[in-house]
Amino acid sequence: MVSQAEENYLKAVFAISEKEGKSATTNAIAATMQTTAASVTDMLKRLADKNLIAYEKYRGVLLTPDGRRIATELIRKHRLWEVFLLEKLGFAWDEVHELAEQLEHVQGDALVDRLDAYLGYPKYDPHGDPIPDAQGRWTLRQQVPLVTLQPGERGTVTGVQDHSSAFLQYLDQLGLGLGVEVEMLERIPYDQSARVRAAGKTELMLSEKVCQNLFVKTN
Amino acid sequence: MVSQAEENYLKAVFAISEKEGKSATTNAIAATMQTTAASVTDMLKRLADKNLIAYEKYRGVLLTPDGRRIATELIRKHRLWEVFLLEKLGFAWDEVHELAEQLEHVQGDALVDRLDAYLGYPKYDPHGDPIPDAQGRWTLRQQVPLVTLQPGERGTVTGVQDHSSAFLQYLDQLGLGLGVEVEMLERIPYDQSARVRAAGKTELMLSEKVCQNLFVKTN
DNA sequence: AATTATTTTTAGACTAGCCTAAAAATTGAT
DNA sequence: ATCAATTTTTAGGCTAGTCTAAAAATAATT
Ligand SMILES: [Mn+2]
Ligand SMILES: [Mn+2]
Ligand SMILES: [Mn+2]
Ligand SMILES: [Mn+2]
Repeated sequence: MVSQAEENYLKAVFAISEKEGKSATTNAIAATMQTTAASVTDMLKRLADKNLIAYEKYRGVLLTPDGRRIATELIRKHRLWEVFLLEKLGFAWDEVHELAEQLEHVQGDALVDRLDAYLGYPKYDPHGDPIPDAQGRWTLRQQVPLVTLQPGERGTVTGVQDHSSAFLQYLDQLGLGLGVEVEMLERIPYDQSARVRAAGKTELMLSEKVCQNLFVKTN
Repeated sequence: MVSQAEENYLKAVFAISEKEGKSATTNAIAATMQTTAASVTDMLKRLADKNLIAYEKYRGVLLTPDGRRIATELIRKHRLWEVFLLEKLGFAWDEVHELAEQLEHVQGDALVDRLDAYLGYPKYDPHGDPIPDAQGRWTLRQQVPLVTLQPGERGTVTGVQDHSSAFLQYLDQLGLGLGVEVEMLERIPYDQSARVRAAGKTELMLSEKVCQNLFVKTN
């Protein structure tokens, strides 16, 4: 049995370490979980006892195969529920994450698989993040931050780096959602902001911060 | 804040006391929750401190208005999720309860109301139990145990008393689901079993136990 | 290399929720 | 009314998970 708290820690370790294959530090986990380093050390011992992480004092941690499987299933559930909340219940993309944080802990293999089928086996969640399949396989995507596009280059919005409500609502306001075509028109050297054409017509001024947090697939 | 454990206790008190308006005893709650009387007493003190129950030592408990509201919302969520699992995900009526026990604890007013709308504001759950509306109002139904029907009388199956998998699966096997028309043909004095016509054609022999656990609305 | 700064772990304490065993209160039976 | 049976509460202890403060280990600087 794995508790909800344990699941959340595994997810945090996955998010931190799986990016680069490097181990997750106590402080990094504490920051992600919004808790203290002492609480993290406590939990790391428990997770190591259960063989869900490889832990050496002062050396950070990595997931074991079991730990990685649990984290992957949790992410799968989280993102499927996000799709459900958006597609079926009509929530906005900035409202689904908090609810999915709760729904991801509901246990039941049949539930996940039936939900997956009901949603049509989606490969990406409302933020463009990939959804692992029932075997834990990921469908990764070629995407780059908008900031890397040269003037004249075009792309399609495929995801966000920042998942905050503030950012997502601002994108809504700008008319920038997943699937929208964008063309880089000009980079302003003074502040690294960008002039961009969206959906073939609207012309927008985007700050460097926005351009760093928006992923596009180049056409 | 009300924990999941507290919510479950309130639901148990509701189930026991709201039936007759009489107070729920420590032992009755312990039996429902499958725990010890000592644990119940512990929790009753906490719930009384939060003004969710009226508790006098050795005298049993009743819900306060706040407690009743929380219990009602929990039942509403539970039964709406059961409808979702059956109608949308295709689970059988004997599979939905366990999952709903988990889903009922997901917090979010908007979630419940959107789910309700998505399901078309159902008034009854897959077992025929009433679903309170957003204002906590119940749509009660005239129904009696099948055992009370006299030979020649007809009715429509509207619910079950026993929610166990064993009973529900047996009903499936007999072709007795919600909405099926039944006619009492004969009561056997020897063992109180009954000969019943189902859906206008099939003739069934039902034990007294089955007849007590099946609710019908007389036509 | 020695010292300082940072990170991590340990020590000790707290709450929620559960348990068993014993004591107290209530109910039922003579 | 008294005694016995039952129900309920209390007492004490356990685990999971959290915290703060202090100690220990590691990393960075001089
Ligand atoms: Mn999310
Ligand atoms: Mn997401
Ligand atoms: Mn149920
Ligand atoms: Mn039900």
